[in-house]
Amino acid sequence: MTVSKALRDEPDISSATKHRIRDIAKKTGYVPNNSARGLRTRKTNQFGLIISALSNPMYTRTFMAIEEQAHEMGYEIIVAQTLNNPEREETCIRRLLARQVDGLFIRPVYRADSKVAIYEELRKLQTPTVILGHRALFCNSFPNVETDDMAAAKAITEHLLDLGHRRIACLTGPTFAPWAQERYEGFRRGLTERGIDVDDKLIFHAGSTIEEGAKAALEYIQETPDATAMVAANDLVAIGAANTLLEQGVRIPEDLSITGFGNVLSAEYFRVPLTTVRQPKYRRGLAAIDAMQKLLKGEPASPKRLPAELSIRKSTAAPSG
Amino acid sequence: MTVSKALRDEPDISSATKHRIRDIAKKTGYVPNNSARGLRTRKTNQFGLIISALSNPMYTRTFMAIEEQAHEMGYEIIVAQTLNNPEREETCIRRLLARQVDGLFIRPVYRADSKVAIYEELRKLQTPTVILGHRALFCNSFPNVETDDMAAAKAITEHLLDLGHRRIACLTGPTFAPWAQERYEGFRRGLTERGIDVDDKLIFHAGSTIEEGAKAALEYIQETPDATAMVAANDLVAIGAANTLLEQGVRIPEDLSITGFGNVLSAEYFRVPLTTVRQPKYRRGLAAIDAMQKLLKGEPASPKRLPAELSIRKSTAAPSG
DNA sequence: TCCGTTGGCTTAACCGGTAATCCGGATCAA
DNA sequence: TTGATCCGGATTACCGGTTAAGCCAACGGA
Repeated sequence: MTVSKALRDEPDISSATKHRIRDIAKKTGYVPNNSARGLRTRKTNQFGLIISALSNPMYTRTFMAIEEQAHEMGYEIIVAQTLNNPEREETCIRRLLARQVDGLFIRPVYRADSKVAIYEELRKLQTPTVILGHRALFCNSFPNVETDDMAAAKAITEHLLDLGHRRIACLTGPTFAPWAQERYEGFRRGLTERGIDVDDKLIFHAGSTIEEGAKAALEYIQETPDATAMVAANDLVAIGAANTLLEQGVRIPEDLSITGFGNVLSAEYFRVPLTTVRQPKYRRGLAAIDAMQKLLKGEPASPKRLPAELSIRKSTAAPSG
Repeated sequence: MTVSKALRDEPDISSATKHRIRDIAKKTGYVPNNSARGLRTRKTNQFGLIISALSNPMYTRTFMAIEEQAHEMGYEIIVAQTLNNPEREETCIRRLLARQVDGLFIRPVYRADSKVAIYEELRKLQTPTVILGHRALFCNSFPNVETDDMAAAKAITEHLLDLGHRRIACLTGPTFAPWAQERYEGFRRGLTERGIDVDDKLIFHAGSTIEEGAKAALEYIQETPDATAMVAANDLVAIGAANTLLEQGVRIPEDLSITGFGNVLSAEYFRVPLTTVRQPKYRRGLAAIDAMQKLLKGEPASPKRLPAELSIRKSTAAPSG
């Protein structure tokens, strides 16, 4: 009826009636029903956000940026956690699609497959989708927001080389995660460009959590290696490893320099403040919203790669030997 | 039509037809439209969750628990941040109400008022609402989930007294936050029950963030006090304060013992691992969901108070003097 | 044989908005 | 004066499910 138009400020209603209707609406506390509106307009003004876990500090600032911007745009955010489980990821996506979300932000569960059914479906349905993080084969048809992990990993390796380190250990991330691959590749290039070979004995498979970092550190110690520095896949791995090493009597940075990646809150305030890579986490969220707005307008959105910079703190120093 | 009934497994459809319909539904990828369903049934299977900020580590685990349980129940979570701004809190609540959420989890923006319009409205609308944290005057008609901050604060004070501390400083939280009031009261009782008077000169108004903790620590130093221990309103305040104090050359715990509250991730891995109070954050989320389920069934839900326990780490020791 | 009952499925109203159409009266140009 | 246009507002179809009512054939008991 007329009410609807008045409240939506359409041009074919006199301002007198608009005021009258608004007064009444305010008095009675009338709020339009979003289900009905969504049903009719096929727009829900809701975004879906899918991340691995809400407790992952790597993504909270990005999430925060997205929520704030969405709020401005009049959109609401529905969250879902994949817990890094591919099946759960699929059910999450399906459920959000059933909610008719207008767009999806997804931090994918990375795996080796070059095609994943649910992502194919998203592509066919033309659901506006922005990938948070790097694109893998199965999701490279969507725009994304990533940081230049390769360059940053290379820079942090060079930082260690500049300090005089030659034997540098590496705790790698999850095998199939592109960010982990890039960071390893940056590490490798940093070394080889200075004429240093990568020693497989100094490479340890860690993962992305504190626990995995701690486990890798134990393996490292048992090898009784001669490294003077260690590069970790991310801050959490670095924290887990460094914590274990400290408990074992290793002095940081005197005996061993260690670096993280990501600049999580805990890194700055860690037992030995961590040298790490500062990722523009909030800006990553803004860029993601930006891409989403383009998709909603039907325009193409290009992948975005953001630079990251070194944050040198106390966990790195020249080798003492 | 029949499809609807078949998929919902109603009794008056033969199992043969049900199977047939389900097969077709699966093949065509049919998903029922939630807007239409919500419109008809007046149930959206969505919960609203309102917190101060997504970056606040005090609530991520609780949030995680709520999301996981809601997922099991077939509910989705819509998040909104108040950024500790009362007006923004009101608009968030209103927007979620317009979305017809079936229930609301709110970490309130605490203030002195005994009545707040939007909470009165919630009460009148009978919207199932669970308060995350302590209840203030304006929201004491809703069930809530809180920790026994008073007892825990008293216990941590007694821990310091047992170590031999007599002059204990306190960095208090936000004035109107009941959790901060309880923690201060626990601190006070801990002292007075042992016959020690609270010295106002050792009380500093901090807040709840790292920055506020750092600022309070600077004020503390300028007073050139004689305290040998310091109790902070929460972990973030403790981290901010301790970090500043360490920079100023204060040794922890040799010169000053310091305690936090909450057991945030960063507390365990802090420069000097923090003695703190371990709050059952995940269980708090489970309890909140539990209360919500009762409200949805129309049963009354009682407020829940969870115990917390001390986690003694390296930031506290006997005074050296 | 006939009527009442029941199981299995179809039909149509309804939820609360939006979008398109319709309509009466005023305005305006010919 | 008359017909065309336009403006403000009313009317109505429609979105896609759920729900209640309706329908029909088969079956059973009297």
